[in-house]
Amino acid sequence: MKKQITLQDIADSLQTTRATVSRALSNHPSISQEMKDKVAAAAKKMGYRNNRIATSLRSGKSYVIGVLIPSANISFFGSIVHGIDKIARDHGYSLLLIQTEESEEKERKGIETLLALKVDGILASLTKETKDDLHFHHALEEGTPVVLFDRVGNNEDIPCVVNNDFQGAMEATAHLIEQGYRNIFHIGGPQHLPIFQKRYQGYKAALSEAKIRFQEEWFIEGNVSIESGENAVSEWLKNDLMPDAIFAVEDYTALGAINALKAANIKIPEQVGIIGFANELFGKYITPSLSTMDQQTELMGKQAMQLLLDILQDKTNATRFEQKNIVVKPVYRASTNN
Amino acid sequence: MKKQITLQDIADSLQTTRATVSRALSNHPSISQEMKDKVAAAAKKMGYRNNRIATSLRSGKSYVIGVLIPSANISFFGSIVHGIDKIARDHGYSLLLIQTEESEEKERKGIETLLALKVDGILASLTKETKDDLHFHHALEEGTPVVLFDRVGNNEDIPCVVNNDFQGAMEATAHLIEQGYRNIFHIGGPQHLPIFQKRYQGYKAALSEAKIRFQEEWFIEGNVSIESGENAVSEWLKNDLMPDAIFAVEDYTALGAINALKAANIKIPEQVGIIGFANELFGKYITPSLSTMDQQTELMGKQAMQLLLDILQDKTNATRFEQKNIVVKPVYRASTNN
DNA sequence: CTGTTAGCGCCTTCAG
DNA sequence: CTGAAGGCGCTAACAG
Repeated sequence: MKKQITLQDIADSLQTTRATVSRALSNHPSISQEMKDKVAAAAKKMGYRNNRIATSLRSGKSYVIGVLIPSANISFFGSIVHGIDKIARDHGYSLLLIQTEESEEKERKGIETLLALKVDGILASLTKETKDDLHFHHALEEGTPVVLFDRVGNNEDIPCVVNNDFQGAMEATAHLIEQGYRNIFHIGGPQHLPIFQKRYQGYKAALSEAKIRFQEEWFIEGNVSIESGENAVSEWLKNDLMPDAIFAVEDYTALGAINALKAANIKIPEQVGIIGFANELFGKYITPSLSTMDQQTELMGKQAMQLLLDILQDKTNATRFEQKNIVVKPVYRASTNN
Repeated sequence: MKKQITLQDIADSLQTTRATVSRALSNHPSISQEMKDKVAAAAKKMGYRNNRIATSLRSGKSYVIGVLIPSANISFFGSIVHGIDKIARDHGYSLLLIQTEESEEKERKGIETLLALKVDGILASLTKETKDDLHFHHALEEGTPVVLFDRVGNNEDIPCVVNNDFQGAMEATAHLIEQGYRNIFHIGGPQHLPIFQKRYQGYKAALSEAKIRFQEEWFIEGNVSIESGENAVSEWLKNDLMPDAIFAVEDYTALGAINALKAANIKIPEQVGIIGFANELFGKYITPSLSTMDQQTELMGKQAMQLLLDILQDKTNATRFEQKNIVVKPVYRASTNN
């Protein structure tokens, strides 16, 4: 195990001082080219490597961004992280990843960890259960900018990047109507989260535009999971409610619904059409293949990181609010091919 | 933006010194309970938060682990990260994520970044093109332990966690034999990668054990993709070679094979049985559902992190070598139900 | 153009 | 049981 080479070591070898070496390495204008060359050569020869911990402590900048997601196991979030990283890396930032596992408590602790680690900024998607976003304001108060994406809560003051959920839900529902379906049910997500609320509203707007009268029993508030889809369908069947199409709030819910319909020997898309939301990878390969709304996850990650960068650079206005909307793109497949 | 509260601030408010406050907060035995209580109260009241950057600089431990993966976008790796995090979090470690995007150059730079950030350890899966693992030895020389997982290269000296591919492939093939299939073909992966080589060998071993004579035309080297599976099957059909079962090197290849078989109106599993490898999510939902070998990705992540922890704790022997094998578990579904 | 000096916030000997 | 003092490695005034 080699001893770490410091600025002092280079300075000693060149009979100069740490300050000069530091400036030379960061290409400071007031250092002679000759000295810069000498320093660069010595640094390389001695195997010098900047200790970013020390730099951070001194400069107050860590060049690390904290990323909070429910789970790395969900391809939607994996894809977003992928997008975030592409932009972050280009600007010299590294990512610290924290999984909240849909627990508000872990989310809170995650923020604490990130603040203790002095990250330069935070990108986050709320958990399903997050009602209270005080901990994010906590970060803002300490001067750590936050950008939310996808699940953004009800904040009017935290910058965020979201899909155009209302629009997307409306399109999805309209597509079902175009395909000739009329009794279109909706399995929603937790209504305290705006994204799920907006999808519900978009769904109702599409019905109303087509003069289809929405009925209360057509809606069940699920919790964004396979089981949620299964339960909703069995609930309806038990009560002799027969949809001829289902708009599921996202793909896993749609998958659950498909399972339940198949188990009840109901033909998709002939008897019941079904469309999801997210464009998860599996949708393309299941039988029947799943119609869905593509959320352009990688783009969302890129935009979120870009927005954070803008805020980090815009020193005069670190607390500004901005919302970016990403258009959701339809992907129609077999499950709605009536 | 609040000023950061430091140990000094707490010390001032209690008319004591930083040293005492520091010790009180870390529950040092030689501090009176009374003082500890006072310090704790003041810290809480003032909103003190440990600055981990400073602690790291001073102590030489960062409690951050660097994770290098090809892409967060691939569910296999997302799942591994998920497993890593579960163990890491329980031990107070955070994860720094770096994507290599299958580029050896990015892998090399990633290691540099992690070393500059003074991570306590590195977990990595090699890129497809990595031939030269000098950069990992670089890390080891500086005293930063490394544990590889899944794609581990040919190292004899870096600790690693891998699936038991030979064993898994053998079981998969044996299962086909038990189901009564005899002409069992194999669509493989790039043979320069050890994991795919081992699966090929396991397949042949199972045949030989059952006294089935392997024939050269039964094997096609694919490239781990849906197209690869489609192409292999059409190739065989074109040459009037009819397998009665196929062992595909992984699930996407199996999926391609299924597509091609369906297109040729061949019944699965009646005419041709098929088994994959990986247990990707979609396998459960396609028709027929896909038999496969479960790689237990989350477990792999957990084991890798656990191994790293062991090494970090075992100070006397930081450069030891160890290899953990994870058993691949069969998941038999409709595609092989003869 | 380069050197001196003074910390960033924390921990840890060494002395009381 | 607590205080004093030094330093982790780096950067950024302020002086030459």
